[in-house]
Amino acid sequence: MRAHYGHLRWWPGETPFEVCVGAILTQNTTWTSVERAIAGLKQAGLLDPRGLYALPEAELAGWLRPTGYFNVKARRLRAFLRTLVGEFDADLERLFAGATAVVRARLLAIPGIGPETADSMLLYAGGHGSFVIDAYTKRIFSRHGWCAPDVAYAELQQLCARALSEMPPTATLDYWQDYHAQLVMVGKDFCRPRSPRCAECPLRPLLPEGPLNAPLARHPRRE
DNA sequence: TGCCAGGCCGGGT
DNA sequence: ACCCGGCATGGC
Repeated sequence: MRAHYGHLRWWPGETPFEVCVGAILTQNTTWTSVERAIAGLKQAGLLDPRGLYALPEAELAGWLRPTGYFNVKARRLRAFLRTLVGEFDADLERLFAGATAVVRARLLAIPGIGPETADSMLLYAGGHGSFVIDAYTKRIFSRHGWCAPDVAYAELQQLCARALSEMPPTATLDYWQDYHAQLVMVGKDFCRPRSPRCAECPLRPLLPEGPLNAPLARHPRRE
């Protein structure tokens, strides 16, 4: 994937806080829509924890309109901000301080933050090696027969994490961040649900046998 | 034109 | 423990 895309410096977002906001807003939504909403907030000088939390929910929802589900996302974003401001003095470094599993559990306890959103924040804003499993990751792996199409989040995450940690040079934060970024690119360009372009996919040489599936049960190559 | 996008939650079996 | 509908705008 790197041979195809180069080393990606990826998560769009200029600050860790932007990354966290983006992680919530991009739930089941295209990133271009999220960019518009974030640009508007930034333009208005509202893109900081206390400023954003000071907005009434209905007003916040107005800014989030382009991202879809704006009422839901306003509520979820405010739940995150309530924790960040109220428990961690609006300081992301405090929120992310500590063991990965502990921080992750704290994030998951916030209503509206599920496993993918939590892992995105941990990996791209918090400096934690917590692998993100998204729709692309699942589709790419299941189409290669490396996991079942309905694999559980935690199971695929463990598979990915094991593959990285077993090769020491790749077990770095930078590599983990890049790995997920590469999968998203491959997913967008070659592994769409309707019209996959498998013949041109950079992962093509890995078919039919992947490097990850050797010790594992083979799965039928189907979604 | 209809279908989909880097999910998550709550209520029902 | 699963299964499913709801949430909503923008883009191809």
